Amino acid sequence: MTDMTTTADAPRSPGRPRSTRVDEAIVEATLDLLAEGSTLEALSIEAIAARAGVGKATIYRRWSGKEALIVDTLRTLKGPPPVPDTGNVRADLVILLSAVGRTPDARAASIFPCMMPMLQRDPAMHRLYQELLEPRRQVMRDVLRRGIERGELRADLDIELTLAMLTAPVLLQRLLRWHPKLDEESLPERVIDALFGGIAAD
Amino acid sequence: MTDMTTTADAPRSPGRPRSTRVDEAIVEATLDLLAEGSTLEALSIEAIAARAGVGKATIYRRWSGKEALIVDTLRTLKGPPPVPDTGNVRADLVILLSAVGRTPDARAASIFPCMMPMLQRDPAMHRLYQELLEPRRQVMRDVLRRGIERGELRADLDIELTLAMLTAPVLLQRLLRWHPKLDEESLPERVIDALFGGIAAD
Amino acid sequence: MTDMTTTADAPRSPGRPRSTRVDEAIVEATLDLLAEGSTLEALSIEAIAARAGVGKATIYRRWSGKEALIVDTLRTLKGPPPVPDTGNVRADLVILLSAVGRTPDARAASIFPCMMPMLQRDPAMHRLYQELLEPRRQVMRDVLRRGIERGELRADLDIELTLAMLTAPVLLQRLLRWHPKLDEESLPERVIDALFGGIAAD
Amino acid sequence: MTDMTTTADAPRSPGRPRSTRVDEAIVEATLDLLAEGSTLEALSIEAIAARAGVGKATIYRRWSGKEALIVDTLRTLKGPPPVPDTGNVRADLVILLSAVGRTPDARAASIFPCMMPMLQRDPAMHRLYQELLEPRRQVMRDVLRRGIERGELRADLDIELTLAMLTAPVLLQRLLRWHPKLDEESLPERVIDALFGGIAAD
DNA sequence: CGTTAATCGAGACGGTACGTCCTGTCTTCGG
DNA sequence: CCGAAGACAGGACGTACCGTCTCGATTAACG
Repeated sequence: MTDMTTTADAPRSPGRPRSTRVDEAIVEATLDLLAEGSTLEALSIEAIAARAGVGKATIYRRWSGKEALIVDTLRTLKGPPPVPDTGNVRADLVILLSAVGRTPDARAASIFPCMMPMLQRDPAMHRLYQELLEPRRQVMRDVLRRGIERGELRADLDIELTLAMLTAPVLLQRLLRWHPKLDEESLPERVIDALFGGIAAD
Repeated sequence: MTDMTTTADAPRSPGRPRSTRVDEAIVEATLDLLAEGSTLEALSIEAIAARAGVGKATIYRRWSGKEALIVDTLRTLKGPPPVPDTGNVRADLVILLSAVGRTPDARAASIFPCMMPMLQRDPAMHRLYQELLEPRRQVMRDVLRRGIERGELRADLDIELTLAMLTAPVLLQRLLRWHPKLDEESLPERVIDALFGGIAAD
Repeated sequence: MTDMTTTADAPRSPGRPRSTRVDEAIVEATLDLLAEGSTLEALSIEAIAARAGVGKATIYRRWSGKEALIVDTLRTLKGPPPVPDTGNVRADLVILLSAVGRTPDARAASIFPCMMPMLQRDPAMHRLYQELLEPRRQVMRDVLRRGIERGELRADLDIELTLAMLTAPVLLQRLLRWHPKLDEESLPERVIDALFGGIAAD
Repeated sequence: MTDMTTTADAPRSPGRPRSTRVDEAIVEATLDLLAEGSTLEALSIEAIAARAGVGKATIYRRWSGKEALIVDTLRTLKGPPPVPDTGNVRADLVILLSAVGRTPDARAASIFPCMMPMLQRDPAMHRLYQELLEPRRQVMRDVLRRGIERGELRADLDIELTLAMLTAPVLLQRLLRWHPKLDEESLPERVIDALFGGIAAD
């Protein structure tokens, strides 16, 4: 939750505490409805409340609106990123790229595209989304850095650019079947090889 | 327009013909509102009608709904793709990539992200979008093919993969400022060089 | 094309005209619900809309809120006041007082008390209510005046005071069964006689 | 209060006793809000609780709802009725009628109209209200009876009818400014004289 | 003197209704 | 037949209260 009272020192706010079961019920209901094929437009707070067996006010008490709820739902779903360290850059990257645009809970797959319109408009949303991505980027940076240290990659490799070039095609393909002729499954390996065919040292 | 009666050969239906000025006014109003920062959710038919000085029914007579109107607006804006032939692959690709995610009318920039949710859900929308992209992809394929013929690129180059790897990072960066540390302007050149540093023939 | 030739003889506003059937349905639904025993508090716009088979907006388009709707409903029910002229003051007054606090439609009986809280607070409501009463008061003034002219009543009779003294006990008794020991039916005659026993000219 | 633990004989229930300060604070808050112009509809338990600095449950522990609270508040305010005995009917009645529709605490003036809707619907409420009025009626009956004994009034005077005819106009005028042309202040005397001009013996 | 039990403020909870806004359809009139 | 205007049924919005329910913290009298 965005502003839950988690600070241990706090003397505990007065009044009845918020129910964590309710939190879960709301997020579950949201995912269910998304999975049933609603657009973000069609996904109504009213429907979520009904499905979760919860009053609307209980939702608005926790989130400022549909957008915030979606982002938080996503954060809940995105567990910690995989942290591969096979000793081989290629293998590590394959693992990471295979996780791009995916969540443990399959119902959440369709959330990403729904977020894009709001990412563009709402700076706060954009910040939240970056927060969500940053840990994953950091893992990939570490993998690349280790590759450089081991001499598998050029020392002058532009890490940020590499991140973008590896991730972007896989993500777009997964989310939108962007390029009709590309096979989604084999894409990570092919992207890596295409790029590293030229970047790999010696 | 989806079903405009402009073709001269048609037997010409009786009654007052549809005004093309109205068509333009509606598209213009749509773009204005998008430019003013509305989400697709917030962008209402009612607002478009009011802004265009047009009755709601006049819009529904032309398009089936918000989505159809958006797609058509986009089609109107996307002029023909640039067809560069400088004799040099790199120069040609820089021109093409610079046009990725861009339209003659700057107001339309924010339409792409708005479309993504519907691309994912609505197969018809997806097909329309692919139609829109295909001509641009074809141009890029031709550029690459010429590069191969001229010996600038390897003969065994995977053209479709290359398309995706060049286009995806630029598009995501333009639409969503996906990667905070990448400069949007220089990105096309850097993407090309990173990829071709390894792909270019000897 | 955009501007219409204004101020023609036609008072007719543009667009689809409001349906009178809808007006009736709303008033009917309101009366039904009141008759079913709802307090004004409990009488919800939402329930009225549902009962009338009408959208809430359709109600708000016509009335500013519950209060205005109630007053208008009342106005609809209160037909024109009886205009008795039997040639005898007492007989005329009995007729008028028998109509006090009553409506052609029995369902409306409970509206009066519901209005009192708002009459006191809202000046606009108060004005509306006085408008509603004024025609009835005028009729009674005329009756009294004719009584004076015919010599049945003193020439120095305070007409306004007489109005109040005749009407108030009957109204309160009808609406609230104010005085448990008074018979509602015979009250008009007794009130008149009590007052006129002292006021009638010798 | 409906069930306060103030009676000394009671076996005294265990646990913390209810605070009388809280009772007062709640009634005070209620009067304040009524005085500030809230309708009974608008007068919310939540607002009363907030104003009184009290939890909502603390109110519901004492009263079953808004209505019960209002009635109890009224009972608190209505002190004992004046018991005049000047030796003159007219003077006694002027004193009594001047007190009609009035309370020691001016803020309570607006409660009467608020009660009317519930008087009509809820028999229990109606009974409570009659209990509240009865002592005042009894005082007026005594006054009238003494007037008859002293020969100031006819022996065959209908006491109940006289009560109603004197009280009703003054009450309606005070609560609702029923009759716009009547002066509220002089009304008691004029009502008495109009009625007694005809009723007084010889 | 600590236990016990009902109190207190606070505020979360499932609901209902509010009054607004938009959707997609429909009438009306005038061009 | 087109087009502007706008009414219509329906449904979601986000807010405000309802009456009930936890919470931790008081606050007596009883043991």
